[in-house]
Amino acid sequence: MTCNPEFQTDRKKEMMAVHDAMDVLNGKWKIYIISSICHYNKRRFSDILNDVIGISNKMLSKELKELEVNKLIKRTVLDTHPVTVQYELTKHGKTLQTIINDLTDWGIRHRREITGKE
Amino acid sequence: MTCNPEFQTDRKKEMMAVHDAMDVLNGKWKIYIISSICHYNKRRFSDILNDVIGISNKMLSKELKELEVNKLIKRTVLDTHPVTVQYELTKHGKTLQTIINDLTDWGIRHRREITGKE
DNA sequence: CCGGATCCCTTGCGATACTG
DNA sequence: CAGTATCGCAAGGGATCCGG
Repeated sequence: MTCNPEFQTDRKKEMMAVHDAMDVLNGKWKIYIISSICHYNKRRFSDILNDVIGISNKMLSKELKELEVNKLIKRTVLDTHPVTVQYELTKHGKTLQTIINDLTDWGIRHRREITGKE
Repeated sequence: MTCNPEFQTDRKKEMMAVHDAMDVLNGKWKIYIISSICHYNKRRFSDILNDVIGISNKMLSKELKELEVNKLIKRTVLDTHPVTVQYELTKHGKTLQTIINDLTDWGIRHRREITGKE
């Protein structure tokens, strides 16, 4: 197997990239939050709170903020009384959809692999 | 937006599937371990220990075992002195490659998105 | 309605030392 | 060489309450 320096740095770059991606998705609820917003296109805080079963407002708030920092979602404060806040995927956020779909498909196949043979 | 029961259960199934997939990849080192084995095809314990910078033998042992339980890798004890152990991806484990590649590509684009514009 | 602040428990993970 | 056992810290995350 090759072992030259270039190969090493290439693999390091790959590792970094995967790490970047995983970092964004990291957190117990992030994918579910994205999935909720994505499905409804636009979604309010309290609605997501209902969609994602089991999440607390603290965690929802925290992970939404992280997603916003990573430019995956856009946060809009609506001028209502009382104030409501709307979230939607950015263009960049939408590029995650295929990833999530692939993960879903793989998860289904994986479950079959594990449960179907033992 | 639709709200019928079927749609609800469909989404729950999706959520479960994503959760299954994420569960398998969960752990600080798992992707790097897979990546190492995958690249070399077959790889020994101590070699992976060197490939994955920073990992301890305890964590390597633990995550390898989890990967084996999930049937992503196959563990083979070689009849040498002292004993060495070889790991390789199963057929099922290899189906993760495309996922990891996609994650890599997305990570690169994401980094550009974040650093390139602010 | 949307979140921030606090408290507390659980889990993940690192360091180190030890065994077949 | 390939793990296992023990300890201990630090981060993650739940429950609850508070404020704009």
